[in-house]
Parts: sequence; C-alpha cells; structure tokens
Amino acid sequence: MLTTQRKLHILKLLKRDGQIIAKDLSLELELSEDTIRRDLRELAQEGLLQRVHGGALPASPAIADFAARESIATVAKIAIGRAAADMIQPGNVVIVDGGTTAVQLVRHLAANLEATIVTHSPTIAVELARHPGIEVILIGGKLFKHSVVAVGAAAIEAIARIRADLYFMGATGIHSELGLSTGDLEEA
Amino acid sequence: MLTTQRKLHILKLLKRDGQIIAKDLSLELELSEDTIRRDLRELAQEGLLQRVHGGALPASPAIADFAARESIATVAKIAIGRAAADMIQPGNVVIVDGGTTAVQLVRHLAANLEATIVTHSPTIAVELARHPGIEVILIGGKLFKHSVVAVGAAAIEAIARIRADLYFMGATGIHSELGLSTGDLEEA
DNA sequence: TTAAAACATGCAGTTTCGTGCAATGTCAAG
DNA sequence: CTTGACATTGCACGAAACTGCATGTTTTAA
Repeated sequence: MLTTQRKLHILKLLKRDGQIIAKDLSLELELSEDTIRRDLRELAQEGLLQRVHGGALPASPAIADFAARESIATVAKIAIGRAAADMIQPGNVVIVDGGTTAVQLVRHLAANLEATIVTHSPTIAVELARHPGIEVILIGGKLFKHSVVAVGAAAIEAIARIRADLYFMGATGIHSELGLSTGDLEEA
Repeated sequence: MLTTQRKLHILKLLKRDGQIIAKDLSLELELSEDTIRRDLRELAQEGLLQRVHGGALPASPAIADFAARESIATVAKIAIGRAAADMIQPGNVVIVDGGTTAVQLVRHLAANLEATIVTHSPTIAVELARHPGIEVILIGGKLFKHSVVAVGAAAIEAIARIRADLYFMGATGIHSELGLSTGDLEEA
C-alpha cells in the first residue's frame, strides 16, 4: 500500500470511528507502530488530526461530534430523523434546528428531493452542501458554541422574514408540565 | 505499444483500481520503471493524476472526499494560514473568507487568543466553535454550495454592518493584469 | 512511586526518484 | 538512399523517501 494511500486511510478511519489507536492500526496494516506514529505525527503537523497519547483524534470538532455522537446515536434518533425526512414534500420551505437529531434528518433526505431548508446551524449547512437538490438558507448571528448554532438579534431578525411550511425543533429536555426546555436563554 | 496508448492504459487502470504502483506496472508492461515514472510524471503535469511516492493516485476531487481534498493542502497553504494567524492581535475584529486556506488559518490561531471573527463560511464557524476565546459572528444568506459559503442580498446586508480590523480573502485565480478572480459572480 | 506502554530520535538498509547520457527508432528533407 | 532532427527508452548514479530497529525519555495507570 502506498504511503499516501495509508494516510488517506487513516483520515477515513478517523472520520468513521472518531479516533485512531496506533497499535490497532499497526496490526491491521501489518506495519510497525513507528510507521503509524510517523504518519500520525505528519498528519497532525498538517492540521488534519489531533495527536494524542496512544493514537489520534479528529482535528475538527465537527467531525469529532459526528463520529463520537453518531456512535451513540440511538436507534430512536435515527428513526426520528427518517420519519421527519419523510414529512418533507417537494418544494417545501423547511426550518431545521441544530442538534444531532437534525443531522440524522438531513442525512435521510431523499437524494432527489428538491426543497428549501432554512437553518441557523452551520453544521447542518455543511452537511447539506453536498445535497444538490436542496436550496440552503443559512441564518447568521452570534455563534452559540455549545450547540453550534447562530443566535442573537441578527438571527431573530433574519428568521422573522422566513415563511416556512415545516419547522423541526430540537430540544434538550421535555417535561409533562413545564414543557420543552433547553439550557441557554438565547437559544431558547 | 504506443506511448499514448500506454498513458491511456494507465488512466484506465487508475480509474479501475484507484491507484497505480509504478513497479507493478513496469512488470506488467515489461518496461523499465523509468518509463513508467516518466509517464506518471507527465500525466501528473497535465493534472490527470496525482503523483505520489511509489506510484500515483486519482487527481479528481470528485473521487476524493473532503478529508482527501484537504490532505492535498499544500505546504504553502499551511504556511499562509500560520502567517495570517500571527497577524491577528487580541481584541481584533477579523473577517475571514471561506476556503481551505482559511481553514488552515483558524486552525493555527493561538489557543489563548481573544478576538472576534466574522465569517460567511459555516465550515469556518464549526471549526471555531471549539475555540473558547473567539467570538464568532456567522453571516447568513443563501448557501453557495461549491464553496460552501453564504452569499446573496442577506449576506451583503449583514456584512455591511461589520467594521473589521482585518480581512482575509480567499481567491481562486490571480493574474498580473486582471487581478484576483473567482468562479461565481455572487461570491465575487 | 513504579512498571508498562507509548514516544521521539538517530541510524541503517531498502526502495523510489530525478537527471544526464547513450542507444535505438522514426520521420522527413535532401 | 543518406542524413539529421526528434522522440522514446533503458541504464547509471547520487539524492531523497520510506521503514524497522535500537536507544533513551516521557506519559500513563496502578
């Protein structure tokens, strides 16, 4: 296997699993750990991953989130995502909140669906960039880092102009009397 | 076998296998490795494949995914990113364009830097979400998918309100007389 | 605190690379 | 038919890349 190919393989594995363990990889590829370590060091030097003791982690938190959370993405989340995706009709204008469930939603959109999706989540926007049929409207504003969504006056103003057919909202908590809740006032 | 024929054969193999190994090909075609290497070099010169140590890989970004595309981030891009990151002073308001070079920029920001970064690229925004010291202002608008940046009237309007200390712009082309250029009117 | 694992570094053996050069083949003008 | 320009190819040789191993150091976990 070519050296360059091996490095690409590492990045692919990292994206899929959310982590690299040097020893495991050396066994899988039947190479010395030194070689793997060298690869990891060089990839880290290029900023493509984050070197840690024992292996490597993604450089970008976006990928880390995806990979790590995806592995714990419950069956329920995927089911919700799929069901929600099915609700969207061609030509609809849809507002999609942030969150991991919403990621499942956009992942399950039919490949040939043509619709408009409005979102204040850059994560969702990046995810949708590869979907040719979807027109994406990104809502700007101050970035609330915990949820990685845009909030604030500018966001409110921008979203006020939108008239949508559907709105998919994520929630942190749900209570029989208090209703839905989330941890940040601005986001709420 | 004619030279041209051989080159076509190489491209065909590359498409089929996703890789070329110079030594194997020299055995298969019963030619010296020098000749194969020359072919590979020339094909790489024409941009038809990507030359790597030991052989060649496809050049087409369509085949290579995001991780792979970023892995061809040249040393120059990384150097530019690092140099640009050094220009940012604490407290600055900085506008950052999209593009892979800009990603390198934000990756090289000092961990303790406190500043405000304005961007119309959701990719950059996601990248910055993990940086605690940086206040991120996301510019919204219609998503131009090729570059994965927000464009359009809403984006223009939002950015018009910003007064920044620095602006880092990405460019697709540069010409001695025509100046800088990019492939999309809206983005320009 | 201690032992094991992971690590960085230097080194040597092997492979791959680029360049210059010579041999061979092709083609067209004379 | 001969000659010269040009392309193609293989070979030689020094440079560079790659890999595994030995060494001593750092990190981790018990």
